[in-house]
Amino acid sequence: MPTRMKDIAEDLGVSLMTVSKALRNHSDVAEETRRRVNQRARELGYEPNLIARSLAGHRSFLIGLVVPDLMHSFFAEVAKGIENKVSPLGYQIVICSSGENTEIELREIKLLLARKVDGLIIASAAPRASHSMVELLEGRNAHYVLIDREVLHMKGNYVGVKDDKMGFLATEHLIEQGCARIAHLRGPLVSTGKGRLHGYQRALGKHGLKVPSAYVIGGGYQGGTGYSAMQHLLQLKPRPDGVFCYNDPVASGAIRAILEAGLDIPRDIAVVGAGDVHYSDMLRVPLSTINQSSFQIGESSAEILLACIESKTPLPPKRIFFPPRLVVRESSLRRKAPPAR
Amino acid sequence: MPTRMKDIAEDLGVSLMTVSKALRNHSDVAEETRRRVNQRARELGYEPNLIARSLAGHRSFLIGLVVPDLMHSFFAEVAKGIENKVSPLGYQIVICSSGENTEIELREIKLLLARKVDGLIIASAAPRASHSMVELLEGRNAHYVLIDREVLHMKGNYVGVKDDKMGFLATEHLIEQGCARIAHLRGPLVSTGKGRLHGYQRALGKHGLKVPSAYVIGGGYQGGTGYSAMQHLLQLKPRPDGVFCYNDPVASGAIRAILEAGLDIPRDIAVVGAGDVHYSDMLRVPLSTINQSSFQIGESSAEILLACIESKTPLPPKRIFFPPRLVVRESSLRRKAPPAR
DNA sequence: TTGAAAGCGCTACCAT
DNA sequence: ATGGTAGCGCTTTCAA
Repeated sequence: MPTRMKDIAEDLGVSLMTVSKALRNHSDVAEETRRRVNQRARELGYEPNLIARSLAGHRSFLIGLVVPDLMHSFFAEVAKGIENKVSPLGYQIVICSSGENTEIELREIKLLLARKVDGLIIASAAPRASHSMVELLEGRNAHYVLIDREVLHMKGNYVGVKDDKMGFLATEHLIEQGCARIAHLRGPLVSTGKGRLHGYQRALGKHGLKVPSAYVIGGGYQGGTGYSAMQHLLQLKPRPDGVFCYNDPVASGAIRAILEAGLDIPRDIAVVGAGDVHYSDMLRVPLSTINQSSFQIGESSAEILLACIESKTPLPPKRIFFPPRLVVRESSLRRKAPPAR
Repeated sequence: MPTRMKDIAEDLGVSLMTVSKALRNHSDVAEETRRRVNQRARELGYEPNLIARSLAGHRSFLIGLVVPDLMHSFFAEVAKGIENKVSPLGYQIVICSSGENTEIELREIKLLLARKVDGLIIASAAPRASHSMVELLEGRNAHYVLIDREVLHMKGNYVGVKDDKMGFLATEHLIEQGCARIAHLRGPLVSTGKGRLHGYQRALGKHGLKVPSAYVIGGGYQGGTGYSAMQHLLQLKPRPDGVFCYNDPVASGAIRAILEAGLDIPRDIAVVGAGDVHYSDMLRVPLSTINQSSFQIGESSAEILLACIESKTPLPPKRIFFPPRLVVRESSLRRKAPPAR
């Protein structure tokens, strides 16, 4: 059995309380006593039982992170950003993936709450706040930050990017590169998917471009769906000469479909992704994309959450938007303008 | 304040114990009582406090996962495999990254242990078992499974692949493709790095090939180090005509360096990676690599860990090796043999 | 500066 | 079938 405070106390002939205070560098305890306690603790290999401490102290030093998919590099980068901020303060991260399933998501959040995590960071699969979602988070006034995907009717903290602007930047870039028939492989109907689609439409509108409604298809967020959706697009007449993809994995699926059809990127079809995941410049065709500061989203959401946790009084909700940045690479470079670097 | 068992008990005029048993579907409690308790619990929005349960029940339903780098897709895939197995049983995962730093690794493991996680899955940054590492894990007889990287002098559970064989397969494949001057961008000096290096040397030996010692360089595990190490290799005379890389990220860095030098892959230099991460067939040059069943490593390690946790008596350590599989793609295909699919 | 008392919310064990 | 007692290992509150 591991050493407990009680053991140290008895061993030293002092009270349990003195040990507790000494170990936590509490103010009122004699220097000499503290030294003795610490030394004996070390000798006995004492490690505090964090479960007991959590129960008594109402603090678990645990942050819950809920993402749709562990394997998507975007969320891995976010997770790294979070860890960077919270780990030095002694927090650890409980990670859960929902698989884009709102029921699982709810179940995981509920479990996290039952564990008394000190706060939650959530990239939600839900397009709008469900009754149960609000009840869960607001009802027990949990500290939480939504990231990446906004949830309609939830007005807590949020950190992400303006998805509308991402879509707009990407699409306008394609237009500037001389594309006239621009398709969109859209994502799921969450804020990110809807926002990027809207930005795409807005850019087309601004430049007076019309496209057939069949030019907007998809609904997935992984390479496989990008591949099959692009195959559909390739059947259309006239064929698109540019495509803006929901995210980089979808774009890489699209690239594969295009190349397999024997077409050239960007000459026949220019491609722009979204997310700027770490390997996107190493793809078959180096991918133009919109950077969305994934790492910073992680860091920033963690900072906000920590502030909420530390604060005695409830803090007003923050909404932070990082500016999306166009990153031009080969997949969209039709005009020989100097590439933005 | 959230509802407690006590509240339900008082409300219903039964004892706390009856509530506790009823809620956990304990055998001896009247059907009628169970129904009443459950209903009232639902009405009051009761959720068990898992911290209290953990403290009293000596089970946290938490698994600790320690990896060198969250962002490496290999570990993301492993994590997904683990989650798949443990999540249906009510476990959640506390994830930590060590950044390839043994001190941080030790600190995180210590913290995990203090949290009383039910078990640990560790891809260690340590080449050999340090005194403190063994003391930590064995001393408190924690349940743990080492994955991917073996640790010398630790004879607990292990799940991974034969790294020697990975290196051998990759290198022999390059030889069969007609490469005569095969270099190796090696990884860090942990079991995986050393094993793959050894397999590389063994293949060269078997086929009577000699290479300059300068042909083996590197030491990193990320794209950046692959890039710069490859640039060095390109200066050598004679230049290598094949290169086996520690992992896929390193390989993708190498590919970039080779292409930037104006050379052709695989004609001038053939490249083989290791790991078969999910995007490796979408790289600049589709990457030949060695599949190491990352997802299955996750699943298998989780199964072993769960068995240890559930078992009353200590189980004998298991050592599981998945067979490495050569995956041939463009980056190494010089001879027109039909690609292995 | 030190310590005793009273919990945190739950479960194991043993009695009824 | 039901409930009382005794913790789990720690912290907070207050008294000495």
